Amino acid sequence: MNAETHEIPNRFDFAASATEIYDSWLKHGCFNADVDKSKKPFTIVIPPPNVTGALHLGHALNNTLQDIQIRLHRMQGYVALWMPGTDHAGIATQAVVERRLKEVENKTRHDLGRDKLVERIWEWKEQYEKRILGQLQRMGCSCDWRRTRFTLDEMCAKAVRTTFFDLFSKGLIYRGKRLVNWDAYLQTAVSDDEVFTETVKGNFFHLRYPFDSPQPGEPTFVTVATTRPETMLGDTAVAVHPDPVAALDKHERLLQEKLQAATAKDQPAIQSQLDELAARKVEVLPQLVLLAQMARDGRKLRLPLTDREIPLVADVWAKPELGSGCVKITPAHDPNDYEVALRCSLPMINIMNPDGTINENGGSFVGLPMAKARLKIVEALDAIELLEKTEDREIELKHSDRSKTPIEPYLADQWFVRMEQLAQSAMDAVTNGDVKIFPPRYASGYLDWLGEKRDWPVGRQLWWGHQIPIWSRSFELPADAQSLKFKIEAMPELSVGLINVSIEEPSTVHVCIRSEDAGLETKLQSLGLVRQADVLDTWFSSALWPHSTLGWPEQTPELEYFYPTSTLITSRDIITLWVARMVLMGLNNMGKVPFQEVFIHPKILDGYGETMSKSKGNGVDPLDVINKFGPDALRFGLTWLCTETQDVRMPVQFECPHCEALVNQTKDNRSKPLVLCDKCKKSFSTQWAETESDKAQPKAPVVSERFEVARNFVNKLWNASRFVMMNLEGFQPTKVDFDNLPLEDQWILSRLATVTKTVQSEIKLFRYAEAARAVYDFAWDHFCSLYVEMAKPRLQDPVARQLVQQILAHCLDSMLRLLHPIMPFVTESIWQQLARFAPTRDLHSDTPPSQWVILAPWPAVHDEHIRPKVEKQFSHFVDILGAIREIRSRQNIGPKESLKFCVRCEPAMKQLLAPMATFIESMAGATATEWSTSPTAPSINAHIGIEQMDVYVDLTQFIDVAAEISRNEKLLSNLVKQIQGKEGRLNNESFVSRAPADIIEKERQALSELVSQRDAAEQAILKLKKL
RNA sequence: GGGCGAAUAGCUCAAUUGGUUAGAGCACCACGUUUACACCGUGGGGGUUAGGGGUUCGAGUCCCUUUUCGCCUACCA
Repeated sequence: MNAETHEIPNRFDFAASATEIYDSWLKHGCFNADVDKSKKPFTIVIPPPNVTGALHLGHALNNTLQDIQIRLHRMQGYVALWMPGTDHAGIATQAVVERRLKEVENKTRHDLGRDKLVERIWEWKEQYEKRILGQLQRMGCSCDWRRTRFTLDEMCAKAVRTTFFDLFSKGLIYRGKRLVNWDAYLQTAVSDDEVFTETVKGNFFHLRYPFDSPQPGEPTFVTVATTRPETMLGDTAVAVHPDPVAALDKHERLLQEKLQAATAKDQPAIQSQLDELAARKVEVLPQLVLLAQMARDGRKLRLPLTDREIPLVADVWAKPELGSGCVKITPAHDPNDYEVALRCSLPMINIMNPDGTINENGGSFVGLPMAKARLKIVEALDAIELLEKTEDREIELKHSDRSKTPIEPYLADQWFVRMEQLAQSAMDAVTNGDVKIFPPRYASGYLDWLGEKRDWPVGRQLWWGHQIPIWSRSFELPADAQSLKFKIEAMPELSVGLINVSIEEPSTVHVCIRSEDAGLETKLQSLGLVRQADVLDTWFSSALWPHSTLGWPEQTPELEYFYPTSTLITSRDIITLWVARMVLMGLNNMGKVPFQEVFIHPKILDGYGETMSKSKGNGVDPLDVINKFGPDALRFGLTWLCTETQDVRMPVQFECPHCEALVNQTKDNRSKPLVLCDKCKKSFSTQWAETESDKAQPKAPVVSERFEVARNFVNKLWNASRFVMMNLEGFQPTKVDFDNLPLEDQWILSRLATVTKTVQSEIKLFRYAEAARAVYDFAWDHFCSLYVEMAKPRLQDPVARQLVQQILAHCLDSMLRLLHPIMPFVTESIWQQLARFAPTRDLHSDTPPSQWVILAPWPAVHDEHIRPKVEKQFSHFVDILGAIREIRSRQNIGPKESLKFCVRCEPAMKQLLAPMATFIESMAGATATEWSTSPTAPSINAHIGIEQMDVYVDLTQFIDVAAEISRNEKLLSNLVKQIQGKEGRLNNESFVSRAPADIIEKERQALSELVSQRDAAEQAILKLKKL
């Protein structure tokens, strides 16, 4: 044993060494990726985390998977660039900072003003960016930090300006009055993607609108229903279907068809709809026909609570099969009504201020918040008997994802990007395979979303973001706008492509400036042009990420070399928001797709299948896991769980700060400020602790015991390495003759070659869990449990020692490389120590290995080492071992007692396995007395039937007859069951005639093997019963 | 309403194109400190693959259907 190795502790002290290792990598520039045309590039851009807050476990998974690819490819000789950075995350970040401002200082953004608020947000950004990058580094992420970008930094700003200018010049940017999802709390429009729907309890109000001057025989009023009565202040019409007879008939036909196709279970529901329809034809239809005629005659209604006259219009949006068949039209606050207004040339009346109160168009209700106005209006209508009835109803209500407040549909000026061509290009890229999505099923969502080709609203009424680079001026007369346009077109800046101009009908001039230019801006201002206040949607800048981070629009060498990037690894919820937009922007700006492959990884859910989030209290900070289990365990644990087919459930625990017991997190305790430890009965605080007394309790980290497997594996690897190093004294690199190695050496090299092949191919196919499993099984079962155990006696043998040292060192060396991408710290730590004991140890090369495992070449796959025959033979040995151990255990024979056994087998098998007797001795405590075709079995024995062999363990001194009988009986019943199955199959005429020959042959052989084992077991039982 | 996915041991997950007795880890039981590791070793118990049909010589795997759950998506006044 080597004295030096006594210094190696029996645990990997990650807390002490991880930072040191990481810093060395940094210091030696191991993460740096520089253009080198003699090598191939491999590039990943990080999905830039939002600077809204710290990273959670989902980020840890996302970034671990990226780092694995980067480290693997770096070892395989690519110039592996991992581009890091963060996202300014527009609304999300401004909302967080504004909320804090309100909480801490009770101020709004208007109290501070634009510049001051933006300053505050920058402070927040600095703080969280630092924290986020720190988290990534503690996870071991090997990003090229020299290149760290931020979506709001100057390089990105330049890309944004250039892109915006280009789209503007191509006529793909326009401003229009559109309905937007208005977040009255944040006072900004949010995109459809930032909206979620929630079912809330509400009411369904039936209102009566009287006709101005009804003729005899005509109805005096129409009834309309709504869940939002306050919008009536903005009504500009009531609609009825132009041809209710035809519409109802059509509806009936559709229902009939549906009835035909429906299952028996669904039919009654459809039938009752048909019955209702029939009744409606009698009761409501005549009235609707009359109303349609009145609409054509241009009859007017009097809008209650206002003195406005509104028309009854005929439009197909009104469905005769629903409600009263009439519908109120509020174009400025409902997307469908807006369409109706466009079709029928109706005025659009906005009744809301940006802060969500009723504006001057609301008559006596002015100044009231929408919700209050609703109550007042219902009251007022009821008072004049125009409220027909009120029903309770559940309503699907849109909410802003950022402020969690209800959305008000609202008509506003918005900037849009025309998506027709851009979307098509991004669809084509996936359809034609330029971008491949894994797993492939996610491609359909991508294509469906793009297929709608909805124009992209890119303006946000925020202060945090890239301000839209457009200066505008509106005129009364179109002619004035035209003359300003001519003036601008005559400017020299336009002819050299620094500015461009467009007209928004009827009389607004927009000028776009290509890049930051104070002089030019002053010049425009002197022409009366004013800059747009809005900033761009945060996804506008992240859409440029793959090329903007590489220097675009400059034609940098990096851009040329690293673009298109290789792989994008992200989560499924931003396939449309981010992935699709990167593809179309990449195609627009670069003419090439931004990446060749996209891998969508699973989501991490808590033990109840719910998504993790800080606001629920079930979130996990990767640093908590790292502190408890270490960075390698975090990474391996996540990799181990990253299967392709489904999301991962991860039960979460509090770690008691008093006794370190893990206390299950439940739906109940996860929202409490204090939790009692099950074990030590002391209480600890959680993220919710606010009062002084609660905060006085120590806070519990939130972790998951799912990481124990991985932590144990790290320890196993550490100790196996420790064992190898302890036994490397006197190590000399040794040339080996592969074809004449002992069976066990051939076997482990065959396993090693196989696992190397598996790991690299699985990682490249994004089958991370399979890769982790393959290398885990190899290291634990094959290397530790078998090979190392077999090495123990050989190391004592001066003749065998040198060879086994060489194989051990080689296997350890390879294992460290194989595991490095997943577990970088522990492998690097061992690598450094191994160098002291075995400076050169590669079986295939005399040159010393690299100083760092991170820079070591990936192990070559030696196909010639893969020997299925050897692995098969070796499995006989493992079978014998297992069988003897089982008997030992069943017979309750202590480990110190030595057993004897003999084996019946053919000479070839004997030749092969007899040398393994030493190992059976050392690993099962049993000595072979004979290997022959007809051995003399001990008088009292336990028989083990194995393929092509019979093993008889001498039990003369140990027999526990009852135990042995029960072992045999269990074996027998198992065998009988299998034999019945096989016989049944082989006696089945159609199986024999239809199944492939090789399957039948396999079954026959298996059957005869089973039968002979059954006979042996039966005889053994008979014999035992006589004792 | 539409679409996608999932349901396998107490728990978390596997299982190539359909082909022996459905596998791991954790947890559980028994035994055990033996030249690395108790974060360990050896052995064991534990499954009607959600229910019901079908195709097939053969189904966890393919088809139909029911149930439950998750995600995306939609205009029901």
